[in-house]
Amino acid sequence: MTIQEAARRSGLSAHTLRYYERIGLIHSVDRDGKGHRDYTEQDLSWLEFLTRLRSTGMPIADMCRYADLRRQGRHTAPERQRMLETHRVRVAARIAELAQDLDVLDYKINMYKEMS
Amino acid sequence: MTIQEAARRSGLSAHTLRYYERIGLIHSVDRDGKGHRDYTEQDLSWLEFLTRLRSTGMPIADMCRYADLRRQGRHTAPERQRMLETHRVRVAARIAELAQDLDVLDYKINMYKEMS
DNA sequence: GTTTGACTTCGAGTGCACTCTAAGGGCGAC
DNA sequence: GTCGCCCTTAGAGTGCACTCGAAGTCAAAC
Repeated sequence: MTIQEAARRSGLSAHTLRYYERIGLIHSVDRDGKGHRDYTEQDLSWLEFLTRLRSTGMPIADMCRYADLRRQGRHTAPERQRMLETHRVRVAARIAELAQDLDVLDYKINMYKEMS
Repeated sequence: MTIQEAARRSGLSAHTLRYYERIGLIHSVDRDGKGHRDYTEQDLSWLEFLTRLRSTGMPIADMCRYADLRRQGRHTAPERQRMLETHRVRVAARIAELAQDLDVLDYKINMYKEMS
């Protein structure tokens, strides 16, 4: 599929897709006869996963590391697993923090409600 | 209390405290005889709340708006309440998104576990 | 009395993650 | 054939939220 289609489906801009490829987050997207990028469904799934990692606040550098390990093949699976597990802890902590913040927000909102 | 003490207790750096004051997030901290900042407990509570707003991803510009309304007095309470309610919706949505991301992460980690 | 160290202001610099521009190529529609 | 549009690359620019540096003041420590 074209870069526009991939952009539409991934929710990223075409600029960002090229940027991700340039920094090695996506490895060598196929080109068609005109030299234009031609994304596969696999590329899309990978992008979707990358988007989740980003959404959870993983730095681009770490994502590059993960992508790189993935390209190196099966024997890097344990390290990839460790990366995800470490990240999982961070995400869970972040959710807990936000839940606390939400409580404070509710408390404040309630104060405003009682004022009026 | 001194800026160092306020930094220690708020978890922000002295640089950041000066920056927050400069952009109007904290209004006119008292100065002692030497012209040095002298933070009060109220300043600290306000900073703590600001920190929560930041932690939940409120942009600095919105925080400035909120701080500005607060300075204008009691009659801005309804608008401040609306701001917090709008923000509350965003934070709740963010938590839901992260929870989903966490599920995907767990799914992936499980795949690695089954592989080995 | 001079060195140390914390403070002041103002403005410049940093890091991250994009985001856009410039310059050029290819192709279908009119 | 030329207009419009989408694509390519490489590199520069942007926005946010800090973060730091320079230059100067002041008071206590040695």
